[in-house]
Parts: sequence; structure tokens; C-alpha cells
Amino acid sequence: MNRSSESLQSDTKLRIMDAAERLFARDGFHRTSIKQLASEAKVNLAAVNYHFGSKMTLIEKVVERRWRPINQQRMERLATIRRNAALKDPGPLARECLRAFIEPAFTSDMLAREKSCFLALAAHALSEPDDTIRTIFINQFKTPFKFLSEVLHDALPGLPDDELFWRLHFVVGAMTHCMRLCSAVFPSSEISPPGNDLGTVTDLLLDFITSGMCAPCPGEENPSRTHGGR
Amino acid sequence: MNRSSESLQSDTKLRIMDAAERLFARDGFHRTSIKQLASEAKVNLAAVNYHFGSKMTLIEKVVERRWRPINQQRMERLATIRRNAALKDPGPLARECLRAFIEPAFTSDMLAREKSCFLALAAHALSEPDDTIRTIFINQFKTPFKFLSEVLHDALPGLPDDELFWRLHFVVGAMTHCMRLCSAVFPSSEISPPGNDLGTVTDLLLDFITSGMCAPCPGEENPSRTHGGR
DNA sequence: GTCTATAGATTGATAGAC
DNA sequence: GTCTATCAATCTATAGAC
Repeated sequence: MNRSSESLQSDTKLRIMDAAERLFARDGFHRTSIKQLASEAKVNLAAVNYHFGSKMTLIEKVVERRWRPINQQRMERLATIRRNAALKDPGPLARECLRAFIEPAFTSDMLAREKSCFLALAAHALSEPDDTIRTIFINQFKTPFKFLSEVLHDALPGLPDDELFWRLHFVVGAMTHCMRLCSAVFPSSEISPPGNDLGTVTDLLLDFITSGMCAPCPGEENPSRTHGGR
Repeated sequence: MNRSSESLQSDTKLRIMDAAERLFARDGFHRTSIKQLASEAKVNLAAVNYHFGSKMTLIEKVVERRWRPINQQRMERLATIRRNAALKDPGPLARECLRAFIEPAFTSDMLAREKSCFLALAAHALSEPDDTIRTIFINQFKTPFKFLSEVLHDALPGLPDDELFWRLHFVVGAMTHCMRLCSAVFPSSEISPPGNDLGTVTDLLLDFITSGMCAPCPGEENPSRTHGGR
């Protein structure tokens, strides 16, 4: 009766996923043992393998749980932008696209240490040497990234494809490092000093990558793009 | 007689360091075992601990060997730029500073799989969850980074300190991710297709981060900085 | 300095009682 | 579904012969 939104997940399964997310974010995937994980989640050692089959499957489920709503928001916001794109100038339009991609991931929910710490976890996963783990992560990242690439391709018509490719990856790099830093600088969901909270940093990141994205190209004399447009 | 430039290092010690660099770059630090490492270097298992004492010391030595000449070049080039700074406009000056910081690390030597693969190793180390390893790495990175920060502070007088702080970290993020990507895209020292070699990518990276670094600030109406200036 | 052998700890995963 | 007990593999590091 009224199990509310925890839906069908058993309590142990949820506790395992929460603990996993916390420990993976703090220590990385390989340095977190199942023993440690079971202890943190206050479940039996064998429960982890009973519910998830293997450590790798657990990693996959933990990542998927957070990616799904973030990516859904990204796709919706990008689709809206594309529908209304005709009226806009290139610079402000690019900024809107990038904001639609970044903001859904940079919420205080993704930082709260007792809750998710997904920012730290995502940052680790993207630079994980282990192909298996990195691939799990990137596969979930792919669709909205490709969509962003398409919308930006239309928004910045003067930009050659290979330059767009590399610049998008510079965006990913700046964003990822910012995730790592944010999870270290804003360790919990406490209220931060004004002018140094997550929203402000997101704006600074957007200033930076919008300007980088709209930078003039080598062979271009008078770029139609203008950056800024906050 | 005439051992040339290998100087005082014994042959085994060198072979261990070379193999370590290669394997650390490919698989990360924790997933590379000493056994695997000794086999790759064609030395006895016990030789690693005999020559380096512990795995952590080996990591430190491997990293230090590559950082030292890179950082020396960075410091020299930045010092030269600062001496001649008075005559320059902000935009081109910022680009020169960033180039002085980035170029010494992005050479084909740092990519050659049979030789160093330092780009991949550096990218792993900077996002390593293990504090001990990350600290080893960052400590060597600190001095030239601080110097860059000072020179850029003078070059971009309108930019508030905390914005400079975050933008510099976006630069590090973009650079790091670019290192990761370059070591995957240009796997060996073979000649790359024209327009897609390391030098071109470095230029694209410079376009991006220079523009990001010189982006207008929120409260600023007419920024004195101009980007570009290649 | 180089080797073999091994200690001592920890890992992911499973078997089988309840 | 939950527990205890344990397997087989792996790891770093060291002891001691040569």
C-alpha cells in the first residue's frame, strides 16, 4: 500500500545502488570493492551479486539511472530550440544549445553527497582507462551529443565539420573538468557563498565555451557569428 | 665506454620506466600490475621493487621524467613573453601565453606509442580518483600553471580573479580531454593525413581556449580584449 | 644485481543452508 | 531473499639463494 515512487525496486536493491554511486564517485570503480560496497549499503555481501549478477552490471544500472532523466531533458530542450531557431542570431543561439546540454547535468541534485554525487561519477567515467566502463558511459551520452552536434551545425553555418568536431570535444573536456572541480569545491548540498554557487559556475562555463565555439576560423575574414548574448 | 646520453641509469631501470609509461598510459595505474610490467620490460619480477622500492615511487619517477623538460620549456617561454609584453594587445598576448603553456606538451614525442605516450598518461593522471597519484601529478604541474595564471592576469586586466580562476580550469579541462583524444586518434608516430595532425589540432585548441579566455564578462560593456590574433 | 619462491592480503563470484 | 563460508585468482612486496 502506497509505496510511493520507489516503485518496484526492492529496498536492498535501491540501497546498493545509492551506496555504489557514492563510493564509485569517491574512489572510482576499480578501487571500490563489493565488500566495502555491501558494508556501506548495510546489506549482505552476497546481495550485490544476487541482485545485479556482476559488478559491471551494477555500474551500468547506476549510471543509467541518472543519465536517463538528464538526457531526456537535453533532447526536449534541444528539440524546442531547433523548432524556434529561425528567428535567432548565431551567437545567442549557440549559447542556448550549449545551455540546454549542460544545465540538466549541473543541478544541485547531482552534487548532494548524501544523495547522488553524479557529477563526480560522470567525470571519472569519461576518463576511465577501462574500455568496458567508458563505453557503458559513452553509449548513454551519445544520442544527445549527436543531437547537439546537429543543432550546432545548423546554428553555425560557417564552421567546417572537422572544426565543429574538435570544438565540441573541447566543450566536453571543459565541462567534464568543471564537473570534477564542482564536486570537489561544493562538497555537499549546503548553501554556498553567493557568487560562487553552481548556477554562477555554469554561467561562467557557458561564457567560456560559447565564445570558444563561436571563435573565428582560420580562413574566415568576417565571421557572421558573434559570441556573448547572455 | 661511450654510453652516450643514457647517462647513469642502468639499462633495466630504463626499460622498466619505458614499459611502465606505456602500460600506465594504456590501462591506467591501478590496473597495471608489477608482474605485467616486468614481463613487458623483459626484466625479473623482483627488479621493479629492487630499483624503485614501491609501485608509487615508480609512478612518481615516470611522471617526473617527462614533466621536467616540458615544464622547463613552459617557464622559459612564459618568462620571455612577460619580458616583451608591454608592446602587445591583450588578445594576441593571451594566445601567446596559452601557446607557450600548451605546445611543449603537444609534441609528437609525447604521442609515439613505442616511446612515451605521455599525453595519454597525463590525461589519466589528472582525472585519477586516487588522491596520492593525482597529487604526485598536480604537484609537478603547479609551478608553471601558477606562472601562466600570473602572466594572464596581467595580460587581461579587466578579468576578475575568480573568473580567471574558473576559465583557467576550463582551459585545463579542454586541454586534458584533447590529450586523451589525441592519444586515441593519433595512435603512433606515423605521418597523419594533412590537416589532421597534432599541430593542426593544437591550433584549433588554441583558437577555442583563447576565445574562451577573452570572452566578455557579465558586467562589462566594451571589453578591451579582442580574441583571435593568430 | 638477478633470480625463485612465497608470504600475506584482497579481490569478484558462488555454493548451499535457512 | 538472506546469510555464512569459501574458492580460485590476483595483487604488492619481501626473503634468501646465487
